[in-house]
Amino acid sequence: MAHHDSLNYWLVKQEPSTYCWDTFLKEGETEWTGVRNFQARKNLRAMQAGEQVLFYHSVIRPSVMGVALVVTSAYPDPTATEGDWSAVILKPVYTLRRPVTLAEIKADLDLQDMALIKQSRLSVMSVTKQEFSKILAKA
DNA sequence: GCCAACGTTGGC
DNA sequence: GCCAACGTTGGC
Repeated sequence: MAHHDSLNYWLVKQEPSTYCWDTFLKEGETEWTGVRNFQARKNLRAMQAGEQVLFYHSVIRPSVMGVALVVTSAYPDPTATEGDWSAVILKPVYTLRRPVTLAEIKADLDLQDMALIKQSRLSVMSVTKQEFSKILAKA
């Protein structure tokens, strides 16, 4: 029976030297593979097609770069040679007018509860609708 | 480049 | 099951 699940919002983190926003834009779609952390996996597995994702660059000028969309919910990660890991397919939707830096996020009282700040090593995290909107508004 | 925080591994 | 050692992530 169809019912109305509320949409979730997400943030995925990537080092730009590994896979940057511009490459993602050029490719138009990517398999989000290589997650090897249980909490991040749990979040990946909760993603539903059509949900929005903030794409964040870590390490080099840490900032939110753009918005992506979940194309395909979790399936077995084809890059995993052992263990039970998952991947999703993401596609870029748009580039922020300007990147929103971690420093700005840290300075915003409304964004203090974000896992981005509290759990700096988590690479796939849930974001509230309010946090998502606030970050977009900053761009 | 350094280092703190965190997650994982392995000895006991 | 505990905890020390180690490896990795990511901010600065």
